[in-house]
Amino acid sequence: MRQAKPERADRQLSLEKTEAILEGGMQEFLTHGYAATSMDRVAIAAKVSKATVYSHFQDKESLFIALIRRLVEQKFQSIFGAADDQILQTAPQIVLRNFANRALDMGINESQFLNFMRLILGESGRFPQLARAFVSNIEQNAFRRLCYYFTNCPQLKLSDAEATARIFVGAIVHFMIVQEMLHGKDIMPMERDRLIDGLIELIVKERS
Amino acid sequence: MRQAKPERADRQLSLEKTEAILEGGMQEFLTHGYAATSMDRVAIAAKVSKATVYSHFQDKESLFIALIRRLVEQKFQSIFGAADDQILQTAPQIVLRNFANRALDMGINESQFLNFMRLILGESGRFPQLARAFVSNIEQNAFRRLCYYFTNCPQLKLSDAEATARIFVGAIVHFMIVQEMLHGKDIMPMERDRLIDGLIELIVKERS
DNA sequence: GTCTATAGGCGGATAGAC
DNA sequence: GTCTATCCGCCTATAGAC
Repeated sequence: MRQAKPERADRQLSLEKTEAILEGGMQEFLTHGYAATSMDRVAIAAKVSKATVYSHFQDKESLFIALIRRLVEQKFQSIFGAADDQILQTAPQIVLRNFANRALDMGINESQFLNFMRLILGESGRFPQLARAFVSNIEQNAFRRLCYYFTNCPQLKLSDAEATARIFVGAIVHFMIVQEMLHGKDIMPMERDRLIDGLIELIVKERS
Repeated sequence: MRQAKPERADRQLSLEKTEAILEGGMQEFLTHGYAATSMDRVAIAAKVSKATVYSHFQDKESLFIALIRRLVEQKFQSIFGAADDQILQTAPQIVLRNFANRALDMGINESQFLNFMRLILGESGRFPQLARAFVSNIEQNAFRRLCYYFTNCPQLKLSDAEATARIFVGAIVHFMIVQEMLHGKDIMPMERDRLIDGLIELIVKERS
């Protein structure tokens, strides 16, 4: 007798196989997208038989959802760096530059992260719940961190910390999207430091 | 005797049919993505037979590329509004607010534009040439317009007009992506005017 | 629990009639 | 030029052996 929605069945299935399937599925889905990924290739990548895949996951969609949720909640959750208690004692220019550089490094060095964002964006129409999970766990994470900083940093007297945080995150993420994901660096090149300097100059400025 | 790459063959094919195929293909590809779209459904949407589709376009990939190029170069090229000769005589607050509102209206009202961006972003790994076409014709368009404005507007003394233009466009487009494409407005709601006011305040400010 | 083998359908692409 | 009919491979999912 099975549960209505057995992501793993109630009888014991090998956790190693479950792990291998999630790992193999991740490779395939991140590389080829949802529709173009076949369960045959997932099974091969996971080094199990296709029937084993279907004994661990109800169907292709369930596997995809489980896998993306894991990436959202674990693997890519900490993109924007860990909290730093010393943060309010550091010059805003340094704090903001570090924040921007950590985010941009992620997009450039972890090539899987670009594919991950591509997948979330591309499937956000058919899998809105995964898009929302991405927003809750990743975008909102960065946003809250910056909001906290902008609200509590004494030197910055911003009239709207939340709007400023959106602008900062948006400028950074959009730069990554255009330059890296959409291959815009060949067409409209710009040093990342110019963007970051521009942002810092707009935000950290003597008020009249 | 046919050309090596006959997007349309050298003998006369009905232009009405070509148009119908492009239109039907657009509906299908924008709704379901590249891999999940079948040529059967394209033919049905275009109200022609599948063989006719293949007489006008070499294969699925050729149809997709022709179709996206057309959207990039025609349908969605003028998102960021037409040029305005009076622009330098208008207060920057008004100019920038209009620019931002036009872009955000496009993402909200023209529901096909969101699907179009989803498709470009999602397929930017497998079709980098289409991603570059998007950047050249749409992103760069908005960027240049703003660069021109920031460079020539007398009231704004920006130390780096290009970086500022990137920040402005990035904040707007990223807001649209998170709120609308990724359904973030349910999770982290924010009035668009707060974002726009924040941007204007950062950019149009008395310098010390 | 995991495998091999297979069912059953839909996919892209084409042959040949008109 | 456009159609109907069809080829054939790959797809998701499952049955049944071990």
